[in-house]
Amino acid sequence: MTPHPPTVFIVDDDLSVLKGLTRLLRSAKLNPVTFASPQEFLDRHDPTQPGCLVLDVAMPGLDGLQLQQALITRGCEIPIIFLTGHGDIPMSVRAMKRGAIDFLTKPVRDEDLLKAIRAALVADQSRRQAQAELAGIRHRLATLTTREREVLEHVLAGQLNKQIAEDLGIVEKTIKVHRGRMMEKMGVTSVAELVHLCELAGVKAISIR
Amino acid sequence: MTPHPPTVFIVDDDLSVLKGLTRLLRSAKLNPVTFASPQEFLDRHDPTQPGCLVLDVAMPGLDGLQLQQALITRGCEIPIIFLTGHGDIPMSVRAMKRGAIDFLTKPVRDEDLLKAIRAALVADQSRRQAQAELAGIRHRLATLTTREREVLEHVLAGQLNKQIAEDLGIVEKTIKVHRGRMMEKMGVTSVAELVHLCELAGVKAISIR
DNA sequence: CGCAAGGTTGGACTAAAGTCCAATTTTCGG
DNA sequence: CCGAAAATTGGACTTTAGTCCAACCTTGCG
Repeated sequence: MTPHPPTVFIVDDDLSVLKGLTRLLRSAKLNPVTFASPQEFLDRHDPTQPGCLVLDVAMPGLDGLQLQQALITRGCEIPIIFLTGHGDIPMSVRAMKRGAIDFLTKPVRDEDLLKAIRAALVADQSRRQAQAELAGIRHRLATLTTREREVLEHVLAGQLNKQIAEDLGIVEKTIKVHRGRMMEKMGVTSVAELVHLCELAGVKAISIR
Repeated sequence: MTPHPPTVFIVDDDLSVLKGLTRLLRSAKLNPVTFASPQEFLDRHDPTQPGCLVLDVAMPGLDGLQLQQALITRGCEIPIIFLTGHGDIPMSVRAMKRGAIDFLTKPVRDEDLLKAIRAALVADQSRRQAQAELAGIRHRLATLTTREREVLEHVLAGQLNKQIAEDLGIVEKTIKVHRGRMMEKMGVTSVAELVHLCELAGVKAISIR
């Protein structure tokens, strides 16, 4: 049923904390995987694996915030819950500004942590869904030839075939051919659908002078 | 030039703080307006006035977080910078989750506060711009008759006039009339533009069975 | 060199959309 | 009940878009 049961990645340099959290999560039917250092997580994490990350802030080597930054840099948007014993407000604010989903302080009530984790898993789920759709659209976009892509951008701008032809310096007939092939490749049958997909993918129309 | 110079609203129950901040902001060519209590701000604030809000957390009566919540409830999205002497992490996290743009602790370095304020004013500016565009679109949408609105939603779904006609149980000719008037009222000349506007305004297509 | 892919164009239509002018029919509030 | 707004339909076209089949360049690569 679930080829990839959502995982709760836990990074903490305190082994007793890892053990305690593992026990707690297991008893809550969650699937914890532990790492003793941020570097280890960074090296071994597979971004395709659904889940969330529970992260201590204060750790030797890379600290939690640096790990967050490293993940952002490499385009990994796994939801992060910070968990710290010696944090301060500026630290929590920085983490939240960079997109952390929560920032909890130790000692944490089990229910609070579990609630945050469940919320993070839900967020990850919908993020992944959107991601997958986006990947599909991008893939289709990548199959377009240069000309087809140009025509697409003019269509998004709402131009008539006639106008596009003039802009590109070719006859209208050719536009129709490119346009037809483009629609076919994008898997849509109407301009409305096409625009919808392109808005999702962030494809912008050419600006009409 | 600027009929509404952006204002920095400051709410704090400590008059000496208000005075100090006012002096600081004035010297930075900003335009501060002070309030001694959250209630006073809530009663007197005009949401059309551009600016941002600097807010102490701990105050008698409504506290800062409650004021934030009250503003959210009444749909006012002015950027809020919290400024507090006795805050804690959960408080800052709650504030950030609800959309605060920053959460600073006293004593605050002047530059830090000014930097946060400038960022908030910029955010307010672009928020207002988007807001204004949205209001225009909503206004045009409101001028549509029931039928025109129905036709719009079918057009967004990419349906042909023929199909729309069948769905609505009327002849295609009539669809053309409604469609033409709808496009006219929305101020667009192509389906691409129409879809673009509607995505901005959150107008969804009818779901095709 | 020769082939494949991309780009271009023609011809000949079919279908879909939009337009102008007119004319009923409903609907709804005052 | 009456009038205005909304909804509906016809007729007669003009424009646009899309389709099928075919053909002709150009370019890059094995």
